Amino acid sequence: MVTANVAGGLSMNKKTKGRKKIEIKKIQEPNSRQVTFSKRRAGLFKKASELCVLTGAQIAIFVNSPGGRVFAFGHPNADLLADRYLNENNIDTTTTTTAVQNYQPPLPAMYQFNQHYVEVTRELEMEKMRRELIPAERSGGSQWYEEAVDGMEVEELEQYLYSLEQLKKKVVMRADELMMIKKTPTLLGSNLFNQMGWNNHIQTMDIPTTTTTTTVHHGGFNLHHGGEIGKF
Amino acid sequence: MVTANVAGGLSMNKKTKGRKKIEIKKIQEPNSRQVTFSKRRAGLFKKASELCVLTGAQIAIFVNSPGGRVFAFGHPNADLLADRYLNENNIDTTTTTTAVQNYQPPLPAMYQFNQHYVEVTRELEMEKMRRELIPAERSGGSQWYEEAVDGMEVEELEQYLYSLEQLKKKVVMRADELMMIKKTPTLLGSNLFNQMGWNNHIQTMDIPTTTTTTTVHHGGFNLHHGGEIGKF
DNA sequence: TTCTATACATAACC
DNA sequence: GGTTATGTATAGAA
Repeated sequence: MVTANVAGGLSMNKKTKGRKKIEIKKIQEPNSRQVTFSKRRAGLFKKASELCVLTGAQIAIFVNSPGGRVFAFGHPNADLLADRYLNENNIDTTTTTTAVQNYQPPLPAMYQFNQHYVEVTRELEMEKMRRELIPAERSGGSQWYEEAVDGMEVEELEQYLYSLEQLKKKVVMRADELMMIKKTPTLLGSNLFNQMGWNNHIQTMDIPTTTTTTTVHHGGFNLHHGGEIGKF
Repeated sequence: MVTANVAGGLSMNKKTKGRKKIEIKKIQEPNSRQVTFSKRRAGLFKKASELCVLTGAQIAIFVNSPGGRVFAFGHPNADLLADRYLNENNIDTTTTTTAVQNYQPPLPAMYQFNQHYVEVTRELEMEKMRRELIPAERSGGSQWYEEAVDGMEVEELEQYLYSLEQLKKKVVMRADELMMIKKTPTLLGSNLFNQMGWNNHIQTMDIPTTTTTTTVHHGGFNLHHGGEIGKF
């Protein structure tokens, strides 16, 4: 056997052991986890890009890395959306330094995703409870679900109402605030970011086929712009 | 050459020609475009799933198919988010059939994504204009951008203000509506969906490793539930 | 980062 | 939706 591996090593022909099959479970070693994250995130975005181009699909991807950084892919324009949502509080550069204590950065969509998170968590718990409470008929498809929903309906709506009320207050407050001061101070370490668990660092990517990709460093943010507009 | 291909065909050994290299550009033939979309979307979601598990990343993906359907992947809980956002108007099953003409389904986050779309479109146009107006210094990184932003700041903020005002009205209207009637009629063909360009069909997917995936058919929607809760 | 060998995704065909 | 041959992503090492 000319190409046989040396015990514990490699034959002269093979320079590496090549790719090995891995189990899909959390990588414990932090360093290789980070490496895998980087490589696979790039791969994921590439796949998304290809899917967009090949089929004309529109895709938005938001990734929260284990290290706490935020990456976004978007076609046609998630980068701009992310820019808008995550950097609105960065736009100001001129006047008014009214330090707003509970300043709410204008991240409506993402903020709401987070707003609803707590609510949704509760809902998932309810879902699980329902599944356990209703053992049979599951194979029937939607029956168990509709019945359960029917039972929880009022409660859920009330929860939603509450959330909406909270949101309404937030939005109204923010809108009024904006209307009154018209300017907001630059607050990179905004409490909302921390509250959301999103760090002050986002990296967005757009498919490179439509426009030249430009990298913008802006106040600690790292943005890649590119791509053209279509319907989200 | 034992395995040589017959002219225009295949050798006895090879049953297909196998995968061929393709150019990454829009597939013109509608049928194969649809097939490619299905396969690659599945692949994309699988990759995302693996990335989540391997690295503990949190991912949300929204895909708008060329056929107009909406698919969503989420870990830990974008499926539930999508469920909440896209099916809220489906929950009702009991009373009040007050046909609200301009009924607004409770899709705050996605709705806002769309709300901002028009605004963002304008902004991209501005971005492009800026790039053309400021030829040099681009290699300097952020300089051109910050200057440009500085120039557009007031205008942008005003645009944002307008959008926020619109949103505020929408949210307040919706909240009041909910508080008053507490129930809303089931409107699958909701005008907001059309307005958003999202069809009344969403398919969500979660990583299958955490919970058993359950498929739920609910009023024309097709939802897959699974996955556990973490921080979005 | 870059390099290989290999595992995996998938284009073309049923 | 299944099969096969091949293109591509990537694990492990440097």
